[in-house]
Amino acid sequence: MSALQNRREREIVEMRQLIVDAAIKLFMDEGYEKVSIRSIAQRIEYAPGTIYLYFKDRDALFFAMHEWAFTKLMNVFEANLKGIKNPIEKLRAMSGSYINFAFKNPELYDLMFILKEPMCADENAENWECGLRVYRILQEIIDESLEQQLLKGESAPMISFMFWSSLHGMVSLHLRNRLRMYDGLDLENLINLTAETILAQFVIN
Amino acid sequence: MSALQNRREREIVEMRQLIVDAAIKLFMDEGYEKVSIRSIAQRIEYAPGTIYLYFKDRDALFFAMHEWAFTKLMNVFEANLKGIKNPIEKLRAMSGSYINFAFKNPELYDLMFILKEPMCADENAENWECGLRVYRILQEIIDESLEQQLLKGESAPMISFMFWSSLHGMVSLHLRNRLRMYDGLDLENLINLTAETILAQFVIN
DNA sequence: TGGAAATAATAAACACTGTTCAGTACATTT
DNA sequence: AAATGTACTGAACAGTGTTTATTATTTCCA
Repeated sequence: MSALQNRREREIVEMRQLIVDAAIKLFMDEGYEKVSIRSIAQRIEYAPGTIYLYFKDRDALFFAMHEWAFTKLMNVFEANLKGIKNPIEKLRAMSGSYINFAFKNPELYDLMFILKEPMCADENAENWECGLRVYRILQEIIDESLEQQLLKGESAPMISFMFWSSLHGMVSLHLRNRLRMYDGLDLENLINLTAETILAQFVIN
Repeated sequence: MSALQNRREREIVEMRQLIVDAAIKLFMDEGYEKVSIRSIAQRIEYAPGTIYLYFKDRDALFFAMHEWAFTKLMNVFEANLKGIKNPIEKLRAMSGSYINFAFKNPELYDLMFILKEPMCADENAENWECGLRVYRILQEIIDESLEQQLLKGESAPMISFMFWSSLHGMVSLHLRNRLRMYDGLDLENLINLTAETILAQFVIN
């Protein structure tokens, strides 16, 4: 490979990152509706067509944004789980981090778990490594808990699914404004308490 | 009120229903993306602008569609809970119906619990009676269960929240294609089993 | 019953959207 | 210096939600 090809390859990565960064900034600052190819292009001072030289379509760009968001959640987990030995405590820390992340970054949560766009990028039908990496952390903690007989149940995949789905259910109903019957309550607190209530039923004392 | 005003009032209701029916048919047959003001207008053979004489905007129309979907779910519940006396059995029947409804009518589920549009219709900020009605059924069953000491816990609202969120979490992750790690599995079955696993932990034998 | 007032419906326009593609202008190579 | 290759552009296409002046119809009242 020539030096030029090498440099060009770097430039492509940089350009893709420039686009993704601009899109995420727009997304977090102004919201989903304001993220258009034209608004992104304007922000990075390129013509709209240029974006299509680096991403197949809008969905592929959203997939890249969604990958970026996953690494951010990953960092939060790593920071908050560091040093915790007891797997049940790890589970608690993970729940709290997950819920807090969703409340602090509702748009990113949307991108990762609710929006259709990222999962329509067919070029990435296989490449869902980012989501799997986060999932694997959860499953390993559940595995550990089962091995040490700290948790009821047998199937680690099912228990992982259960905990994750519960958290996602509560968070996403809130983000989509479907919890009006709990208006006036501190929802982040309610969600944390409810998560703890579920966990408590599965913990072996 | 004059006879004309009376008739006109009926006509408005009928026209609104005509629009909502066309929109839902389009939505269920061709999917979310194909539901545009113009495509609805074409289906009912009116000009696009006419729709705005009956709905403030697109979101208000989606709210009406979302109300229609709720009455449909309501009917399913009434049919499937009829005759069941034991509140725990009622809970089981409700879970199964909810999950089955979501798998049979993914678009309607989207409308009711995932899409942003219906909850942006500010004219209906108060009017969320349809959602509340379904929620009340769940809460009454939980109340009953607690009174008869068939279920652990104290707070009926929290337990209702927990069960509902768990179901929604599992269903919506599936509908949004976020469960690729469970590819190959029968997801409706997995969700039913998981729901049963959660319930089992809270039932007092 | 005929003319005036009211109003339901329309078509066109506005400002957007994602996406494509012929053409330009610049960088690299020979 | 001329020829090649290509990153980028910007206009165009087909669509979107929404508004509004105009038309066509219906209702009302003299």
